[in-house]
Amino acid sequence: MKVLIADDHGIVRSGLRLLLERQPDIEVVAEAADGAKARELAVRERPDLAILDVKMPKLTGLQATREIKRQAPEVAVLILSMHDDERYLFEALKAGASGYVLKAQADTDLLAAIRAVERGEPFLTPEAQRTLIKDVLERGSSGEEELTPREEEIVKLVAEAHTTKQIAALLHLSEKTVENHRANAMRKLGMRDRVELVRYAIRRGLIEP
Amino acid sequence: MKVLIADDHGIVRSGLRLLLERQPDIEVVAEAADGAKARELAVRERPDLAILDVKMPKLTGLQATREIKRQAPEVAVLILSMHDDERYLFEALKAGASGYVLKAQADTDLLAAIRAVERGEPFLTPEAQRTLIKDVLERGSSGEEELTPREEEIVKLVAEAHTTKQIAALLHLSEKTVENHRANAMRKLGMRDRVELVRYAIRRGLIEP
DNA sequence: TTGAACATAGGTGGCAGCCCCCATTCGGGC
DNA sequence: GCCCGAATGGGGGCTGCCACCTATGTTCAA
Repeated sequence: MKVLIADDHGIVRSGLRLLLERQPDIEVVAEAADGAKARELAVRERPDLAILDVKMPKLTGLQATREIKRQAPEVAVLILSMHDDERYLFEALKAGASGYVLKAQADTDLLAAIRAVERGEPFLTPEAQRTLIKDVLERGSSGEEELTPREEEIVKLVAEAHTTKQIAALLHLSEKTVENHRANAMRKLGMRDRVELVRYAIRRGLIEP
Repeated sequence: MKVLIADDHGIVRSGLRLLLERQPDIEVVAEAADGAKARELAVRERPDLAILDVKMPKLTGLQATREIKRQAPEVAVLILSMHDDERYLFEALKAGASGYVLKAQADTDLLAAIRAVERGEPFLTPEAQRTLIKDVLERGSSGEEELTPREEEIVKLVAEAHTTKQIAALLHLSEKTVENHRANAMRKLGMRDRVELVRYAIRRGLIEP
């Protein structure tokens, strides 16, 4: 089984390589330190599996995943994510990743994930499964969240500390329209003020802190 | 030279161990997966050097550093930090760390840092030095930032989406006092509203997104 | 001892945020 | 044909944020 590993930390790549090469049937055929390189190598080398860190220079792991699945759909992708950070789980699945493993559990879960991918099955860590279930339940019970594109755009601008007036000018809208979109977004998310929207926007990756 | 390594990711610990044990005069005498364990082992084993990740369960690397320098000041500490995250640089130096290395540069800088610490010198990566200089210059020119403990506490509560009234009740203060602390903090930081405070609080690690 | 920094508290005023209504238009699905 | 959701825009009202100013007591260092 040919594997590509991509992470911007040499240390992590060494650790991964060490872990993987203890397996007789796994061969690390390529290594990348950024997302663009990862995409390039995945498309050229066509490994069976690409293991990508979420956070990398040039292209994030998620962007790289989208590109890879578009240009070389037979390459399976495993997303490796920092710490206990599950905020990219959905994005990863939407992008076409076969699995999502937290680095904190990488040494125990990664091989299980690889074996699952080898069998053509998806793999989520128990934590990720729990997050997914929780989210589906929340979405199901608290009734259709998911912001419209316009709402999301305005939430982003609000979280960047623009006032209603500024946003209206920026988007060539009336202040009233901006207020309505913001209010609708807040209602959908069950939030009461702009402060909560900021944290939501950062969690969702709409803006940087 | 006896070294302790502490990181919550097995992968990273493996990578570090691999890197360090290529040096004939370095011996990894202890390994910890959380901050409390790191402190305990540092105090008991008295290694020459403790290499600590910033983000760990139970105690952060910074808290562990403070404890270690208090209970075993002869143990040198190197802080290892995520990605390009330099926000803890000052805290680390204040806590008594001898050096601050970014994981992205760990494979090249870490040994240099260890050698520097061996000679009793401090070590900062070029990036960290630049951050430090930039910050000193900013502090010098834009005139005395740095919040008081009370201000910081109130900024934290504001960023957690509490209203002025709620904070006042929580801290047994008048709303006016809370408003004054918040206003002073905003003035010091050059910010115009609570939305900006939220992002500041997250960047500073006062709250989670 | 005299000031500087901090924590505390008050007043006044303006504007923005947030809430509750409402209407129109446009596109797509049943 | 009809209805629903999204995007647009509006009115009115209350509350809370924010700016500027003053003032007190305490603590700590010069």
